[in-house]
Amino acid sequence: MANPRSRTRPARTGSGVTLQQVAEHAGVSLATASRVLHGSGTRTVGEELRRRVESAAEELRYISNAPAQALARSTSAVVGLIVHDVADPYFGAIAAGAMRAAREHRLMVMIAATFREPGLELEYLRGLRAQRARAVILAGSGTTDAAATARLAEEIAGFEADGGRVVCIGERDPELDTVAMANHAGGGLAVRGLWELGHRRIGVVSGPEELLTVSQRLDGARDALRSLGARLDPADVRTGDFTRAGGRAAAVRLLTERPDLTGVLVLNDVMAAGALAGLRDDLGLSVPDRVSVVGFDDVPFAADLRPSLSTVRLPLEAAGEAALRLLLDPAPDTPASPRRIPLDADLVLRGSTAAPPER
Amino acid sequence: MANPRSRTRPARTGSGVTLQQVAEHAGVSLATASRVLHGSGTRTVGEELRRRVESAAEELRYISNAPAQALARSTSAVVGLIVHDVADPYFGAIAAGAMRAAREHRLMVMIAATFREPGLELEYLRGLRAQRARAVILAGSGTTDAAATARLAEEIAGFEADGGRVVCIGERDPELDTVAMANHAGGGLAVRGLWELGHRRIGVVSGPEELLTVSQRLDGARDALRSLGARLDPADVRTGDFTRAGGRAAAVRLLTERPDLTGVLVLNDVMAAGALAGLRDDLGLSVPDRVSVVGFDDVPFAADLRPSLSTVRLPLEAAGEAALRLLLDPAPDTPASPRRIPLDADLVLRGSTAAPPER
DNA sequence: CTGTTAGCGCATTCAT
DNA sequence: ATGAATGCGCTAACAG
Repeated sequence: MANPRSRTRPARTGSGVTLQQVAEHAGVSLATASRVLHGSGTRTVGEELRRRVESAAEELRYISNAPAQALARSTSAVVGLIVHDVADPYFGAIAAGAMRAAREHRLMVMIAATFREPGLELEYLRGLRAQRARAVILAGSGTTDAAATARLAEEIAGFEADGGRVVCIGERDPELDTVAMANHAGGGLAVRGLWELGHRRIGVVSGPEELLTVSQRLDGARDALRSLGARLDPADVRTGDFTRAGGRAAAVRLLTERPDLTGVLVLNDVMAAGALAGLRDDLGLSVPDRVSVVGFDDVPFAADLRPSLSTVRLPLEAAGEAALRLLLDPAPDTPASPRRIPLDADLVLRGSTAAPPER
Repeated sequence: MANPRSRTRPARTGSGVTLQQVAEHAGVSLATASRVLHGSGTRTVGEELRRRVESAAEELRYISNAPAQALARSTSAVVGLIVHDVADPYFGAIAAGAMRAAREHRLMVMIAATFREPGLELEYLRGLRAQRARAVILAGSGTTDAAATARLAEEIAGFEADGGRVVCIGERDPELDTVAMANHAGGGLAVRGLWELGHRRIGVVSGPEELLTVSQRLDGARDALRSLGARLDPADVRTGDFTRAGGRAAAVRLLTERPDLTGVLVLNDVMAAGALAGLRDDLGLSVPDRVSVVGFDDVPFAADLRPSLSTVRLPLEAAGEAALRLLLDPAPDTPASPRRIPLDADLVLRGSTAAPPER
């Protein structure tokens, strides 16, 4: 594995060395060198030449030129991953899963963060098209903005027409391959969990209404409540940004204006962390004695909050992996029906939930 | 598969449209089309032609071919970012900062996670070289493994010889441009903070010894103690993985074997979260009444732990931004001295620290 | 099994 | 200001 430091010779650094040079150095043709170094499958090169090429490449410190390869074979080894925010643990987990799978397939991942700026998703998708990414994972939630959605759909169609593959994490467009997160079911699980603990006055701290993820989770909660013979009063729902600060503010408003609530479902864990802080520090309400709180996602730090956060667990890393696998799997030669990988949600009850206070 | 020319009609979708086609559609030469669409600086194209090319591109839904451009101009618009783990909030924050800056410069970010597997860093650096990334940010900590370090240095040298730029986040190699994190100083700040609160028996929950980041932080703590007239007994230090579980196990061992300790410095927040859990759940030791705990990094969830975590704050996002800026800044035509951007650390005292218990 | 040849899509001199 | 001609490094037929 060590390298024979036989320096002081012609060939300088591994710099700008081309396949052509490797071929010459090995005394073979360009084609042969290409076959042994990048040969796809058919290893039809004699033992002797193969060896010569390999050592020549090693000696010259040859490094293949991916852009050139991409140009020649019109397909690259890079996949794109578009998220809202890498610093958000939800996306961090998804990215980790996708990257782990990417590594197995020796793919490079080009990542783009929209920082929740609408329009940036489209821009990055174009950028990824320009890079000739082989596929793209749309990890962020879809939107109810029809115009934006239409433009994005058009861009996606173009990308697919070019042979690019696209998969979404979370329902977004029924036409697209998607790794379906149990958002609706999860919302229901949370509500039922609270209900079973005895809660009858349940409220929701929601995220931006235009996010599909949000509306799915909210609908799940609403439907569950209805099936339980109750209903979700719009006044028992408060909206905030999908951030810690947003969760804190919304939770404080909710409990201030609807003090009879005993159970609160917060639509994601990051917001829940803020909600816990707000209830405790701003309102002095004890969780879970006075109010029970259920989060959503089960990000890594959820169990470390105090009280530890009861939450709806989503298999985030698995989602990332599944998405990447979907990207590579059986070629879509069967453009028949878009594929869909449904992932389950579980309710994890921890310290932030308990029976409602006596009254 | 793909059929060149002899297309019956002007290509339909935005698919496979080439600059050549745009040029023809606009009735100009390839060169002119290139100048208006990708023209770097010199905008020497007549108003009329410019307009024609632009609308042709728009009409045909032209999307430039980055690999082809990279090949032709032998430089790309992608920068690489190598981290240990994207799901770790420390790297998440750095990545967010880098990506924000990348966006400003219209750069695409290719990200790679080594998942702390030694050797993978080298492999990914090669991959990034193959992609002809314009620059690479090495965000993970360096190692004391001399062999690995040497091989990496060689690879870096090759990359730079090819015109690639490299910057490290955290000291690693004095020859390289680096965004210096105040690891040593931070370790000192933490110890002094504890000392000032009255602690005289201070221990450390450390990370893998081979990580430079770890040894720097540890040295900082050790030096501060010494300057305070005390010393860090090796027996007061326990090592664990740079993970929550690692922190928990190490903290439990430390306090079990050294029960007289009243203050503990945990070398990163993720480990600290585990330490807090271990002290509380495994040993039943109250923080901060019985033991004070100080973490390192100040990741987003640090303030949400209970007790909220006192920690050494590092400007993570700023580091990511600084690294990316360093990559682009004044060309290194002055290979004189590698540049170094020092970033400060602050001690943030929260709920996990207090005066030591009376005795 | 190995060498020849013709592009892939675009940036760039070099003329005009 | 604009066009024609070259070549970037590599893959993929297509011969031998």
